[in-house]
Formats: sequence, structure tokens, C-alpha cells
Amino acid sequence: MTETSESGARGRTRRAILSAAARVLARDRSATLADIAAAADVGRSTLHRYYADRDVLVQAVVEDSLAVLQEATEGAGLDQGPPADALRRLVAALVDVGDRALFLWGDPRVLEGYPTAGDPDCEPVDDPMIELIERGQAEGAFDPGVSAQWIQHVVWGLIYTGAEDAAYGRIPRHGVAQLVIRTLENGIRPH
Amino acid sequence: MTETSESGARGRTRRAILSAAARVLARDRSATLADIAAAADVGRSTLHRYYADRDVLVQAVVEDSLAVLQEATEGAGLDQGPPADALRRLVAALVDVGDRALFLWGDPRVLEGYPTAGDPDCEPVDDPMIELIERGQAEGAFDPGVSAQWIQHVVWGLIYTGAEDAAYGRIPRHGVAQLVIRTLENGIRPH
DNA sequence: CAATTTTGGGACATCAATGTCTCATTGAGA
DNA sequence: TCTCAATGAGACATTGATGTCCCAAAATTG
Repeated sequence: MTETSESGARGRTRRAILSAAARVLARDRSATLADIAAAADVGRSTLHRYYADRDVLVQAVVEDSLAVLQEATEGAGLDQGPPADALRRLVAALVDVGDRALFLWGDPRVLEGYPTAGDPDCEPVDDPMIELIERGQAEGAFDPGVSAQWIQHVVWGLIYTGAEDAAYGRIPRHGVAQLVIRTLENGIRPH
Repeated sequence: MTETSESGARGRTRRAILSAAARVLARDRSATLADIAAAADVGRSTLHRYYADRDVLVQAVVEDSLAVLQEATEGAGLDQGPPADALRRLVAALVDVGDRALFLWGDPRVLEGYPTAGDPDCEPVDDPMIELIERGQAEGAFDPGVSAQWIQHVVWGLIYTGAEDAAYGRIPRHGVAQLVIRTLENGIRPH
């Protein structure tokens, strides 16, 4: 899919652009290409040299972010051990790449056309996260009285909330995962 | 603050513009003024006649939305009865005006400068929602192990998630409040 | 060190959104 | 019915983002 190796320097520049774009666009999806170039510490010409179009750039950031999140998800080994433990690992992994989540989730429109997060009626998605949730519901670890999709959205929503609070410095970054998991497992009830 | 009465027709037009703007901007915060005017079924000239500036319009929508949410909050009588019941009333009331919440929350930047949702360090906010949460924590209804602000953000986040799912037709509108409350109270554990 | 790649900055043309204005039409209220 | 506020459509200048191109400087590579 991608050229196996681009001269080292190009790869570095490309990653810098993608990462900066995700960061900036997460905060302001109408950010200027000049803003993004500046954030990536790159000339605007260079940005255009890598991504001819704004659309092309956004698309690339979407795909890169999806890949990053997918990698994080796969690394969590969701099919192993008790569902509750697996979910804790997943949340911890996703919080670490919160910027990407913030970007993808901040604007539902960038994901139009991707079955991943959507609800295309007849799509038998093999999303590992959904599989985990359904397994947990079957084993009595998660509430079987609501849809797996709702639980998934709740998880994403809490991660989003935590990532945002952290991004604005309202809570320390290292406490986010713990907070999200605690709320996820107990709601807001004391325990 | 507002002129007591504007010729009847003007008031109607103004409300139509504000409502349409909230609806359109909630979905796409970079929507064109022409888009908004069209959604309000009004000429672009008329839009400019009411709100000279884009900034002025957005500002007006923010304030109108804040007023709507505040009204909903006040109507819930948060200082009466058990905290858990009060929270249920609040969630139900806020879900009803989900469009405004979607608009205000979809772009954290529109709220910059408003102490309402923020965390200005030294601001002793008298936000009734925070007061309810703190009361609930003191009375043992809500988890005292996390900050009241975190709980508030979780509540908003879940309402946002529910409103979005409803807006995209993924869940029936009348089930949202119930779903949010259930998740809020129990997390995702079975019970 | 020499050759080649990669880069930054600037000069453009282009395009879409914005804001201002005018004028003819509409419609509500006296 | 008459009057005047309110509106819609359009013309227009302005602005800012965008995309393209070129060239000299810098960095990477051999």
C-alpha cells in the first residue's frame, strides 16, 4: 500500500505532518493549512508537496489515525482473559493516543463512508471492540440490557471526555485512564 | 437586555434564524451564512440585517442556547428531593434540548470566555449542576472519590453521545434519557 | 567533498465567503 | 385602502484561504 521506504527524511517529514495535522485539527477543524504547516514546523510549500489538496491531507490523517487506533486496539489482546481486564487494557491503550481519537471523533463527518464506527445496517462488522463487549455481555461482565453499540459509544465518549479534559489541563494526563475505567465500571455511584 | 417587544414579525424572524443557526452549526460549524439563511428560510440580506457579522450571529446563538439550557436546568428543581432523582430530571430535561447541547458542546471554542463550563481557577461558580453533584456526593448518592467537575463532564458527555446517536437515528429519541441515566448510575456493569 | 534530494519563502492567479448597498416587492397594521 | 416596515434578490468590493510555480539555500546521501 505505502511505498516500502521513502528515503528516511521524507518519512520523517510525512509523520511530522500527519501528527501535527491530527493535533491541530483535533482542536480546530477549520484550521488553516498554514497553521498546520507551522505546527509541523514545515513550510507551506512542503505541506503541499506531500499532500496536494486539503481533502487529500484530511483523508490521509483519517487513515493514519484509524491505523494508529487499530494498532492500539490489537495490542490490547481483547480476546484474552476476563472481559473487564481486557477493557481496562483497551482504555489505557486508547487514552495514550487520545489526540487521534479527538480528531476522528471531533468531526463525525470525516468518518462518513467508513463502516468502522458506523451503523450500516447489513454490515456484519468484525470490530474487535464490539466482539469484546458482546463476549463480556454473554459472560455476565457487562450489562446485557443495552446494545453493544451503545456501550461502545459510551466507551468512546468517556475516552473523548477524558482526553479533552487532559488536553485542556483540567486533569493530569496519567490519571485519565484510571478515571475513565472507574466511571465506566461503576457509573457515578459510590462503591 | 432584549427589547421588550420587536414588532411581532421581527421576533419571529429572529427566533427562526437563531434556531436554524443552532441546528445547522451543530452539524457543521463551518457552515456558510448562506446555508444558515437557507435553513432559516430567509434571504441572506435579512440574515445580515439581523446579525451584521458572523461573529455576532454565533455569539447570539451561544447566548440563546445557554439561556435555553439554563431554563431547562432551572425547571428541573435540582435542589429538591434526593440527588439521584434530581439528576434524572436534569438529564431528561437536557436531552430534550439536545440540539443546543450539541451546538455548544461540539465546539469548545465558542464557550471560551464563559465561566459556565470552564475551570477558571478562582471562580467560585454557583453552577446549580455542580451544587447538585456536590450535594449528592455529601449525601452518599454520588462517588465522592472523583471531582464534581469530572462527574459533570461525564454527564454532559453521555448526553452528547445520546443526542448524537439520536440525531443520526441510531437510537429512538424517546429512549435516550433512560439510556443515559442507566449508564450514568450503573456504568456498564450488569445489575 | 560532490551530487542529489529536500526544503522554505515568495510571487501569483483563483475561488469562495463575507459584508455592504440598492431597489423593487411584499405584507402587516392603521 | 393606504402607508411603511420588512423582505428577497442581486450587484459589488474585499478579504483570506487555497493551490501552483519557481528558485535559491540547506540537508541528506554517496
